Amino acid sequence: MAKRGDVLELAVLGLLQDSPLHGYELRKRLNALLGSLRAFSYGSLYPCLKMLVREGLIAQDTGEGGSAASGPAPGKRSRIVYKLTAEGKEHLQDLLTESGPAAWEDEGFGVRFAFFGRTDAATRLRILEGRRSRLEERIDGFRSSLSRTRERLDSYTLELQRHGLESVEREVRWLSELIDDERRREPPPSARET
Amino acid sequence: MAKRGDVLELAVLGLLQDSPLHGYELRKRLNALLGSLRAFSYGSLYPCLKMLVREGLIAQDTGEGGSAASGPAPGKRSRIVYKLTAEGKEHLQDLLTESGPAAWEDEGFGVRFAFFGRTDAATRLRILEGRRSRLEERIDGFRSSLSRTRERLDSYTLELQRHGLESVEREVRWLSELIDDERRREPPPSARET
DNA sequence: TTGGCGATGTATCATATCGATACATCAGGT
DNA sequence: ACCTGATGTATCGATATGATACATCGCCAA
Repeated sequence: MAKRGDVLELAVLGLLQDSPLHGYELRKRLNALLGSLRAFSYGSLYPCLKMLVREGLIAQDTGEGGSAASGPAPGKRSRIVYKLTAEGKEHLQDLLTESGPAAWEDEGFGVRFAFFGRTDAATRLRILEGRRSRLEERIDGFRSSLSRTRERLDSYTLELQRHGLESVEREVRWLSELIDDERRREPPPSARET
Repeated sequence: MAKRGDVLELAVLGLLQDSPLHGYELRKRLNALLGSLRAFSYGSLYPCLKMLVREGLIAQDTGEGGSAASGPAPGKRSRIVYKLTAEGKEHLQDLLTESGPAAWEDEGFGVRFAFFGRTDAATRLRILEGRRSRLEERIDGFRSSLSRTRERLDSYTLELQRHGLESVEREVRWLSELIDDERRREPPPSARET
């Protein structure tokens, strides 16, 4: 479950929601957006586009629509521009609303966070909290593994463990700040459905 | 270049230097040691072991040698214990002394750092500095990409970029501290070869 | 105007890698 | 006696990657 391709699919659909794009431009934006997480290769992107077309989530944009910006200077160079279909928009909404474990994993969380601007407040909060508890589990695993093996580790190994642990703890603190922000923005529904 | 398998190879050789081990135990220690970076699967480990045997870097340990601890309680369960050969030890030393770009990448650096205890001081310093400048390049790329696209990013995308950037900057600071430690431990050769 | 070169653009393939699983023995609890 | 979970070796199909092929374009210099 939660294959890497799913992440790519979500990212492509998300980017196409803004404006129709062709493969090359798509890859550039993909790596600008998620560069801190991971890069995608053409070997993944093009098959993914093909599959999305086959499933009817995106379609070739025969640019008759008219005005808006699609590419940079529209030279006559051969390019295949894709746009979201109605089904694609629907599916994207489903994916963005998904707040279960798939949205807590490293990459799955990253993409969804990048598109938080299109996600409703309740989902944002669920995802942030899920991600945080996911990382807290990881911290627990770390700590117990560390206490089990601490004495037979040399100082460099120990430092590596310590640094890894600290990174995750720092990420948890970051998430906590974001969660507080969200709560401030939309105060809790106090007692909505009792 | 710098495939993932190379990292696994180095890690296996490094672990076997301490004591002969069998696959299952090897994987456990691997994921305890590098858990913060990445997990290795059996689908990678066993082929790797096979290849290392074929290349003569490790060999089956027919446990006649006698006394020392190899596994936990030596029940009669079937297991294949591997040990380093002389060639393997030699190759491991070469790998640990490598201080070029391969030792600056995320995973390559992680493994080598984990085995810093077996690495000489000059190599440690070269690797740490190489890694740092590698990350500084990454920061530059980040910044310029950010300044090029800042205005058309929503607040969440921006926050993601900011957070990614900060993580790398933090890592650079960590490296700088380590470098200072190394320098203090072995003061610079001031004017050794002039 | 020729030609070189780097960016743009689409596309595929061999290879590397992962996750899941099969199969088997063993320790310990009920 | 049975069941469950840890130990242990091993492989396979599905996926992902990096490299590369191929072609057009804009631009600058000789």
